[in-house]
Amino acid sequence: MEFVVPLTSPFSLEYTLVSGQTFRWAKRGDWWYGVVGGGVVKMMQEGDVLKCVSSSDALGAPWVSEYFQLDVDLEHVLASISKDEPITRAVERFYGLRLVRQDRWECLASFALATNANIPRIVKMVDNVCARYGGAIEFEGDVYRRFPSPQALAGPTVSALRGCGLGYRAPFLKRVAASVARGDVDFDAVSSLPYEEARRLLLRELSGEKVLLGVGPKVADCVLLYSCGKDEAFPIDVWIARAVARSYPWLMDRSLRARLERDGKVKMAASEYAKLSASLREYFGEYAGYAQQYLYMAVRSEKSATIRTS
DNA sequence: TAGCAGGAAAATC
DNA sequence: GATTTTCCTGCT
Repeated sequence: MEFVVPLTSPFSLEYTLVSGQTFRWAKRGDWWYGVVGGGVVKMMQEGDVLKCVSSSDALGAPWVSEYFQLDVDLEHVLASISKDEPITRAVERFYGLRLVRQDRWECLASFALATNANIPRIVKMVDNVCARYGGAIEFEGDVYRRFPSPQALAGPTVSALRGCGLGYRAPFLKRVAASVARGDVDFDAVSSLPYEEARRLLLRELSGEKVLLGVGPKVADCVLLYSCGKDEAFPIDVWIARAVARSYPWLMDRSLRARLERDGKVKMAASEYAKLSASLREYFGEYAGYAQQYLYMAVRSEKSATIRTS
């Protein structure tokens, strides 16, 4: 179906889709193609209008609005996180970037593959998994593959999954898929609980048993932020850690900062991650996750600018 | 709790 | 081309 979505609040499709939240969108020509919501949708932004073509009626304007969180008053959010110069600059530069609300299972599975990988690599792994285990769907004469169900990924052997180029992540994905397929992960509870409890539930700290192998604090924060509506979640990856060390040194423990400067790496103990994450949430407030996303874009673009000029 | 390995592709030299 | 790095977690 073909439709347009009028934009009544600031939105940048481009910034949102290149900000590393999602792995199943690709730009061809002027259009962004996404395999999302059980189908395929392509869209193009023209000023304050989003032109869309989708494979089914289910992928209509209400779906788009929910996925891109178009009802969120972004100006209010951005005003609330603009606490200082560095974040204000990032907000001005990437104005219109929004957090998406993606499928919870897909988000969990995708980020379980994200350890020790960069974004192009993650995209490739996810593509391989979808190509092999995802259902086919036709759109404008091309065949796309949906993200596989938990059952579809719980079934194959670890070595079969390894064939998708997952490496040591293959058993993680299988275990996570099996947990979700069994119904061990109560996504609705995670979504409805406050951040701290939701995080504990996802990490299975309550039962004391690690069910979701491959899901640590960083991945949990990504899932909470990108799919469970926890806007205060602040995933800390290596880039964000560097940005924080430089722009917000007072929020980071001296010892962690020293290690970061010396090694350029962030091997954070769970307790260190928790502490840093808590101070960032306290500093940026209830929309800390938006601050994280804007800072991430800023530090990444800085990096690519350096590459071009050196 | 601290240290370390992990598979493979991208980034960097 | 070789080497280093990579949106980290689990195990010892």
